[in-house]
Amino acid sequence: MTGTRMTRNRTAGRPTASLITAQKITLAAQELLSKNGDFTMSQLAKKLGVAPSSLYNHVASRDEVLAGLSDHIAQGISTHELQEAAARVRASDLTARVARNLWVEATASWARSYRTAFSLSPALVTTLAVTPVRNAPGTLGMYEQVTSAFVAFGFTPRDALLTVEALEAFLLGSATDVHAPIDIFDPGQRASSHPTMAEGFAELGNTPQDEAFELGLAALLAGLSTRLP
Amino acid sequence: MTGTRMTRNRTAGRPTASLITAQKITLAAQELLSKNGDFTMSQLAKKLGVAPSSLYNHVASRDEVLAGLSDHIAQGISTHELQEAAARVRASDLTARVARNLWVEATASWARSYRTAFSLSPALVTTLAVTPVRNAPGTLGMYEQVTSAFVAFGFTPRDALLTVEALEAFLLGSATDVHAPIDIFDPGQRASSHPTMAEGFAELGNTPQDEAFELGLAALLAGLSTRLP
DNA sequence: CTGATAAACGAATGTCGTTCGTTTTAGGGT
DNA sequence: ACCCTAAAACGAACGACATTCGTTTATCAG
Repeated sequence: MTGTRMTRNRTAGRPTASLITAQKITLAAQELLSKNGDFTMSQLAKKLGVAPSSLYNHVASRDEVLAGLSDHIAQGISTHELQEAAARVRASDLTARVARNLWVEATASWARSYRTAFSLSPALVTTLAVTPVRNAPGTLGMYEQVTSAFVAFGFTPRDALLTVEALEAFLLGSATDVHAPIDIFDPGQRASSHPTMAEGFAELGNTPQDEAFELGLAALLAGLSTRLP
Repeated sequence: MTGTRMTRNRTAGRPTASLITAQKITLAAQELLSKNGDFTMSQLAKKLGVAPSSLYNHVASRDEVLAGLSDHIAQGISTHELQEAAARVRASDLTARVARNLWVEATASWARSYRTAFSLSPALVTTLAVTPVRNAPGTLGMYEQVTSAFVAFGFTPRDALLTVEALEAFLLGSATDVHAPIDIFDPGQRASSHPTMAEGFAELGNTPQDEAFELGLAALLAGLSTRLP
């Protein structure tokens, strides 16, 4: 099979420099997900210029790719405003009312960043919701920043965690909602037997998901903020 | 190919009475999902005593089975309390404060039923979130009952629909949360570098998801109820 | 009585995630 | 400087799985 010595093209055996890393896999998966809404191990390998089986030298499974990406994305969620706000609360002596407003604004900013980040794919949402934080350092770090900011505002650590969990449910649901078609509530031919739905749908604009998100977020934060001192 | 006439055991050709229906398939899928958390077309066929290919005479695809089940489950969500409450509001002349409390209680009851129903499987959650209601008569009917009750309380149809959408995001997220392990927030070895998470987790009980759900639900409903007259 | 259609079956297909055996090279220990 | 282990690539193969196809048999409309 060998024949004469020729310029070895591109096959077989360990390469001089490693071609891929777990991180490159994560990033490639992110691109595929944002472009196609899904990915296969073959597509991943192709994008990286590698055989599918080679991926398994760096990750254990497709699920692990998903978990890694989930963690990467959680890490990228902006907690800036929350940290700044926490610093202000620790430093100055704000009135309860002002502090509450500050908490609502800063938390809303974090929440919007969270929803946008995870609206990449529904599969990602499920993964995040179910993966223990001890296997996801980026996620854990993000949570630590958020809960410690909440504690600065006067929550106990326990309440901070429960508050985050409640917010998270809303945010993950909202992130999933983003993938629904705009006319998901259109009753179609059944309009006449569902008059309230028909009328309500007719009066929705072109960004019902965004509007419902802002509505729910404001309500949720207002309600949660009453537990602050 | 025939050989002698014998007692035909159980093979080939149209049966005297149809063995399965779309409904039977839906119910079998529900059982598998609640028992195993998942199902395959083969498992479905086996449970129904039928060949996998026979399923396709009644449903177009696995996704359609999921959509049908989602609709079946949505249909089963209890709207009793909401309808009774709406009737009371229409009949008597309650004060705004009492009406608001009534709305909160009735809506909370519906919300709990909703969350419980869809905690059957995360895949079901995604399906519901993304399937247009015009293909899901049971879901549409449930929404009509809820929105028309909301309208009785003084919401405009548009606000009723946006309110339902906001609630739904929270409920679907909460339903997904149910599948998370209890110790999902345990920082493990990383506890020392994440003190707030560590302390918060240590003080959680054995039903953090339920507690976070009730916390978020109360906050959300309190916030949303301020939009009532 | 006779098509046409519904409903079952088994066999086959294509995709996908994953495993295995092989090959080549990098890098640490003597 | 030389091994020898382990890392990292490859292609081939496997087992699931959803789905399609051709065939067979029974029902039902005309």
